[in-house]
Amino acid sequence: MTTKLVANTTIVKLSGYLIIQRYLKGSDSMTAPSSHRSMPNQLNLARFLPYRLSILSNKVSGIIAQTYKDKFALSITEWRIMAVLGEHSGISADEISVKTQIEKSILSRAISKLLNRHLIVRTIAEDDRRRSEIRLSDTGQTVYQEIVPLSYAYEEKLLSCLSSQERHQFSELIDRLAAHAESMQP
Amino acid sequence: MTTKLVANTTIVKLSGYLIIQRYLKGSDSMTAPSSHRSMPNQLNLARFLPYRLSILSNKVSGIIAQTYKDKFALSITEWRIMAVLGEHSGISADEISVKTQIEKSILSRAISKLLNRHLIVRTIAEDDRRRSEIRLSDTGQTVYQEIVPLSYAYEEKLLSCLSSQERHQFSELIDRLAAHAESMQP
DNA sequence: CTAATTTAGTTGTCATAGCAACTATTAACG
DNA sequence: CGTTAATAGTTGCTATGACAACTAAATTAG
Repeated sequence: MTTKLVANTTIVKLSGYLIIQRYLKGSDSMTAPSSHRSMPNQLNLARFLPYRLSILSNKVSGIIAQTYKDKFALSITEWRIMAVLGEHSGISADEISVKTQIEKSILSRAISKLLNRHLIVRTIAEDDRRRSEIRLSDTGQTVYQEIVPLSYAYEEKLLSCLSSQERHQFSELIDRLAAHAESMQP
Repeated sequence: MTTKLVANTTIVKLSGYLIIQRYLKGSDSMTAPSSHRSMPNQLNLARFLPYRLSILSNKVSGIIAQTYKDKFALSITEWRIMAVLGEHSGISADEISVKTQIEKSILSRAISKLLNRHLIVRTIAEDDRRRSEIRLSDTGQTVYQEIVPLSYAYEEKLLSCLSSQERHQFSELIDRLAAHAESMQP
């Protein structure tokens, strides 16, 4: 499948592509993205942006999740649902799905749980009996009101390693990337 | 549980904390982080950084995942394992776990799958018979060599909406935040 | 040199995510 | 109008992730 050419070079044929590979680690290349110092036919995972983004996001979410979980036994998904309900009382499951990007089946089950715990209340919409209108219960409101400052405090602490200008920059770059990634989807 | 004080103010006692809440939406506050325009006792989920980070990361990972999955039936986890093996041939499961942040039980099962598909090869370490030494098989190498340019191309396309300077800025901020988040963990 | 501790990796269990199939209600069309 | 299509939400199935308990090998200590 691979053919040795010279000391440090090999040709690989794959799905119609001919790929010439250099095996000498550290040899630089014209085709490598400038942000990566390694050779183009080897991936530097630790510098691969999607990977780093995922690691950071998991770490950040994980730390908050711990707070929600320890104190209120809420999962991130459950908290997010309550968070949008705190802003938009009386919206439907479908609207929550749009706002939170939570898939509707996951949403449906999470809502069931929150209903069982009486943290939210659900009524059927008058005008369209398929839709439901969901709001925080009194207990839900109270929990919400306690979590909000915790969340802000956490965000604040996390961002404390950035200057005000850097925060804005970071925030803007995230928005731009998110919009661009959105446009790249099938 | 809550006591109405004046028109738009309420006191809530929760877990020993006394919280004075303002219910008028849009009223500003001294304690709200500058990056949020909403009041401090309501959370603007769409502007909450951990949330946006998670959305972005999921979107980005999801798009790549599709490529890996369609063409090679590899999950992100499986691809990450192969990615580190492409860089560090012959390392142990434990070392992979450190490098990829994948939990060892998940790793163990993912490795089993990759072994079944003959994408990787495992031998027992001579000097320590608990450890195993894992490397890409010939097939694995070939798959790896085909995925690497795809991954770079994707990263490049994703980042094409940022200037070179912005990329570096973004990259640096991610590193800083990741390090800081790390230090915040229990 | 044996007993206790640490380390590498596997397996069991449970919760959650993602996808597709399904029900019920409403809207659209001919 | 009555049939068909679209929408809101639920449920089933499977894969994956997190956590703890477990096995086997190696290291440490008495």
